[in-house]
Parts: sequence; structure tokens; C-alpha cells
Amino acid sequence: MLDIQQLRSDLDNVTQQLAKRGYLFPADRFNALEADRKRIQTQTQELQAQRNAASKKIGHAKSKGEDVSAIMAEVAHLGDALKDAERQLEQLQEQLQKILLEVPNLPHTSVPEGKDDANNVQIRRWGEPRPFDFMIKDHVSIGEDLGLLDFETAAKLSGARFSLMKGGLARLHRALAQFMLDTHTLEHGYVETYVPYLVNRDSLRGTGQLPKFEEDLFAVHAGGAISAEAQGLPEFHLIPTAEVPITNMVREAIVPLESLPLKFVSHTPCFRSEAGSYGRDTRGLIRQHQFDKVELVHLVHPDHSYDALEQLVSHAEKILQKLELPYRVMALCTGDMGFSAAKTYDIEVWLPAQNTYREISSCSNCEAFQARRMQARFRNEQGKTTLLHTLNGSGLAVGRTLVAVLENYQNADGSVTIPAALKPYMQGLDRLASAK
RNA sequence: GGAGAGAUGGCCGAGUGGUCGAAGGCGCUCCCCUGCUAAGGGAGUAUAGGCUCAAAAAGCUUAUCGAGGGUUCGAAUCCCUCUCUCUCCGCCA
Repeated sequence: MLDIQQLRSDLDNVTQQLAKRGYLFPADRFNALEADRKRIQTQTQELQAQRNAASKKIGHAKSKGEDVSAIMAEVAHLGDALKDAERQLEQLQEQLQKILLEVPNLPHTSVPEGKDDANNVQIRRWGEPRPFDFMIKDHVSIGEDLGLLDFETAAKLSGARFSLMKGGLARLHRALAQFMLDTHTLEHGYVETYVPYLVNRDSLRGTGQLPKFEEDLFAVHAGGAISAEAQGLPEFHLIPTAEVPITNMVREAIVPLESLPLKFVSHTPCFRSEAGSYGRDTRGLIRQHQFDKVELVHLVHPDHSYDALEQLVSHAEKILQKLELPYRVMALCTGDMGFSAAKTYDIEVWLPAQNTYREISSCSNCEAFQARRMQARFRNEQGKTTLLHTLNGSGLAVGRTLVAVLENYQNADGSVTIPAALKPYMQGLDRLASAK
């Protein structure tokens, strides 16, 4: 959420910056609502002040045993007018709030301008794609030929965009998550957290998924669909990313200055409806309704959030370096950034079968955008409560990392070499070979 | 799922319709006293918003005692709904 003060005092500039990310701010409507709000609020408060003063007088008079009927008469007519004004004010505030909740964050000045991913800017590249002297397979063929990856059965169990892994592949998947967690906790100073996978609406509003992106989520409720239908709204949503529960730990909290920066890591499943992505990445593990991710979150002093962003990216990169997977880091342009982000780096890993780099991590500084929604604050050097800056990034998406390992480490005989960094997690196993 | 108890400021805790934004204590800040330390005295110490103002300062004002609604001229206090916490019982991995 943007600062409404900034919208009041600097509307043209804000509108311009939002336009850079392709968002048309309804300035006329906002101004009209604001004018009404100002008028009605002043009026409401005047009426309240009158009522308070009169009530106080009544209290005084009564305590002295005087007659109060004169003052009572004076204040009698206020009731309806006040109720009316309060109701109007509430409606206006709601409408303003609704606008505010749907406005995306302002891009940081360093973000390249552009319409879509074609305008993203490469920051750096690491590693060289390995040359192959045989016909390579994509991760689906590799996994299926080894008898370890089974989309057909997954579809029987659940439907499209679900997967089933077995044996060494399931283990490799687990190994990746363990390896990421260990690296981030032992080498990068993150606190490991285990979080709820079902969250309430307040949490989703806090990080920006609601109210605008409800269709991207899965909803669940106690007692099944029918009873929930009768009772109205869903009670929980499945987390689309651990960013939601982790970041919301500080919702409506005031954390002490000394505790900053807070750095959390969590390995969770993520659930996304993938509405609007029909036909995209339908083959394989790239885009699933359920996938695992190791998520990194920083909660920091506003002065340090851009340093923190660089660190966060480097922590995610470290995983790929240890796995010796080639990647590049991209600065997303204004038009390609997510709703809550002020600046985002994507890390893209090399996928030989696609002959391209594909997103495997997205690291964003949300500045105070989420913190304002959440009222997540700290006590600053002067003792004043101040909004935190929040950052989050994948470190990394486990499923996609698995894809990268399979494709980059495949051998001519169809087996897959286990990356050296993962061997300690695989009980000495050094390759995935056909079960036969 | 059943029965009961509770939720007040940074913390503890008083307050059952009227000078209550809230006693008292602790903590914290500043000052005084005291030749160290300790003790003592005094003052201060919530948050968010609106309006006036070029701005700052300041002033005026509103809201907030778990959340929402209601009664009332007036609600921390009375009524209703909800959430959460604790205790006991049941069930459960």
C-alpha cells in the first residue's frame, strides 16, 4: 500500500511513476473522494466535539445535582446528523481504502523502464553452459525413462499440473531442500522457521495477494465445500509462497531496533491456481499447482534495505554456484515487476533442453509497501515507531532446481550424476540410474 | 466437542455509566540532591488520524481499554456477536 499522504501531496509524480509499470491510477476519482472525505470528516468531527462538550457539561451539572434538561434538549438534535455524517465518512474511507489496496508499489529509481520481460536487463552471468556430445533429453523424459517421475499417476490422483516422484528422484528433491536450508542457516545466518501452510485473509492482504489476486489462490474451509458455501467466505487459503506466513510474523508488531535485521528461511510447499496461465509450461515440473520452495525473508531498517536486497540475491546465487549450475541475474523492468515490489532481481538458471535461461528465483525489496499494509514497525533511533522494509526471495524454487539438475547433469546413458554438493545428502549415491 | 476464567498503556495492575486517555507500581528520559556505589526528591513518558499553516513549531480536534455491532446526551464500565489466551474434561497424530 502506498502512503496516502504521498498521494495527497504528490499525486502527479505518483501517477507518473505508476504509469511506468503500466498502471493507470484513477486520479480524478481519488481527488473527488478526497475532497468529499475532507469535508465530511471535518463536519463529523465538529459534531462529535459538540456532543462531547455537551455530555461533559451534563456530567458536571448532574454531579452538582443541577437540572440538566436544558442541555439535554440542546444536544438532542445532534444524534441523527452525527450518525448520518459518520456513516457517510465510513463509506468514503472504504472507497478510498479499496483504491489504495489495489495500487501496486512505486518502482525504485534504479529500475529499468520497460513494458515486459523483453526489457529486463542482465546484471551478470555465472558459469558456462556445458557442451553435450549426445542428444539431450528434457527433464520429463529423463525422469520418466528412469522410472522415477510419473505425471500420469499424478493426474489420476489430482489432475493436471501435479507430479509424482519416486525413489532416488524424490530423495534428490528432498536433498535439495535440505541442502538449501543448511546453506542458508549455517552460512548466511538465517533463522529456520516452520510455518502454517493455511493462512487467513489478513495475512494475504498484508503481503499483497489480496484483495487483487484472489483467483491465483486456493481456498479451503473446515467442514468441506458445502457447509462453507452456506457460511459465506472461505476460512483459509493455501499459501502461494512462504513469504506470506513469514513476513506476516511481524504484522501489527513493533520490533525492537536491536533485533534488526531479521532474516528467516523456510522450506514449504506452495500452492497456486495458475489461473491465466493455461497452455504455458504444460509439460513437466516447471509450472505446478503444488511445488516446494525454500524462501528467504528479510525484515530490515529502511536505510539498509537495498544492501539487504543485494545480499539476498547473493545468498540465492550461492546455491546455484555450489550446485555448479550456470545462471544469470536479471533486473526486472518496471512493467514486469510484481505488485508489491519496488525492485526485483530474477535469477534464471540454464536449462539445456529449452536452450534458454529460466526463472528459478525472484528477489524483491518491497520497501514499506507490505509493512504499511501489515502495520509492521520498529522503534527507531529516536524511539519513534517506523515502518520496516520487507524483502523476500526464493532460495530457491526446489522443483525448478531439480529440473536444472536433471537436465544439466544428464549423461548419454540416461543416468544423472548427483552434484558434488548434494552427495552428503544422498547417502553416497553418486548417480540416478534406471531402476532396472 | 463440553464446562469455566480471562484480554486495560513498554511491562504489571486498578478501575462496573459522567472532569478516565485511563489510579498506582515497574521500566525509561531529563533535572535536583548525594564526594564512588546504593538510596532519596522533582518533572516527563501511548498510538493513529483530521483541520489551521508555504513549512516547521504550535494550536484546535477525532478515534483507540482484544475485534465488530448495539443501548445512552455520555461506555474501559451495560447488552449482543466474534477472535484469541488459560484451566478442566472428551477426542486425536
